[in-house]
Amino acid sequence: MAWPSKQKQETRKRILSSAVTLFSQHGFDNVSIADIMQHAQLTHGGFYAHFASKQALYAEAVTAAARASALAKLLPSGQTANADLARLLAGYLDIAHVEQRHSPCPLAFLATDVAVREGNVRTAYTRVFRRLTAFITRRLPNDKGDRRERALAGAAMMIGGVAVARALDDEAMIESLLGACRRVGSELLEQQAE
Amino acid sequence: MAWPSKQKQETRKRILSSAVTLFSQHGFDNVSIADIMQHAQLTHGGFYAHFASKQALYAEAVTAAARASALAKLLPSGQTANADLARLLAGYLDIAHVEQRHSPCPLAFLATDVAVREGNVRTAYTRVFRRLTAFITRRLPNDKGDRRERALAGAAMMIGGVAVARALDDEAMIESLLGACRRVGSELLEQQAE
DNA sequence: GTCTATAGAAAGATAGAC
DNA sequence: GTCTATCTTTCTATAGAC
Repeated sequence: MAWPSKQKQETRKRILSSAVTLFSQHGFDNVSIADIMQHAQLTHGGFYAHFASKQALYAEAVTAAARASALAKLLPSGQTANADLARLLAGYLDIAHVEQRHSPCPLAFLATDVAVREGNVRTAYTRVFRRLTAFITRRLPNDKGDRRERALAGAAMMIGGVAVARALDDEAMIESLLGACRRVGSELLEQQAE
Repeated sequence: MAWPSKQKQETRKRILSSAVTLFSQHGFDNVSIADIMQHAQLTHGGFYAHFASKQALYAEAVTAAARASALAKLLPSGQTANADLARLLAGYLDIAHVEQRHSPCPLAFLATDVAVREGNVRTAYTRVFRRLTAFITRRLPNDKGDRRERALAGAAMMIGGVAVARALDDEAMIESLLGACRRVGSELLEQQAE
């Protein structure tokens, strides 16, 4: 098969990036293909030269969102395990993240939105979640046998904290919730100095 | 103003109950008014005799879902605080809840769905969340000053655990996640015997 | 590969009979 | 108060010019 031109790949990337932003902000069903293409400075007719359907775009958008998210930028860290986890908690459970002032994590922004889809979308979401929990697990001390459990529960707390915060309409309660998850998450995931 | 007949109230309740089930299962945008009315054994034209709009129904559905949910049935407990919290964790972080085999909690099932709405829907969601965290906080020992923090973080873990579980497509990972949240949640919220 | 134009389907909301 | 019928808008997806 012929390989896509560099130009086409760039355009495709722009569409994906717009999709990530808009799906996260408004939800899959409240964003039309015309919206996405307009955001990417194109017209809606050209969409199908890049993706087979809106659903197909969604699956790729979940993966692309994970790659773009702040979490991904943690990966090549060179820091201590504790420092990585501290940065993850602080960056994730941040009001700037909730308000989408930096790249949103699809696990939190699209959780119940993904739950009602089929096939590829769920699979992509599952893969991203697996990657996050693996990232955390590797950084927990393995002298106790429950580190995977703590990683799973800690991830649920982070994701739940951000997802719920986005749904609340009370600014003070949002801050309390994020602060509580940061603090308890730190107890759960970081090794306390003694 | 004239009060609605008993008959009308019953019909209204049926519509609300159908809305709770279908919104939770498929998401707000993937359920039409015709779907809801058909589920309630009515035709779609009659909807507007009961609700001003689909949005208005949504706000009421969030509140109705909270009332119907398993959580609500815990409230008149007569049990010890620890027993209440243990039952809450076990019932909430249960595969039967995730698969909607009993009344779903709107906090978990509608989190990112509510986040993209305006007005009444967010307000209703916030009220339900406040009620859940108050329920938990009251049952934590107040000798430590951080009980509200633990309640908030624990609620986020429960909600996140169920919301994420619903999005995953890997049965084994769903069970691991729920089990991890139950176990860590128990450490966080229940007083351990010593 | 991207554009304009449009086909075809679905859904929210309303009108009017009964 | 609930029904059938319909208006109107919106959206996915396709067709065809360039």
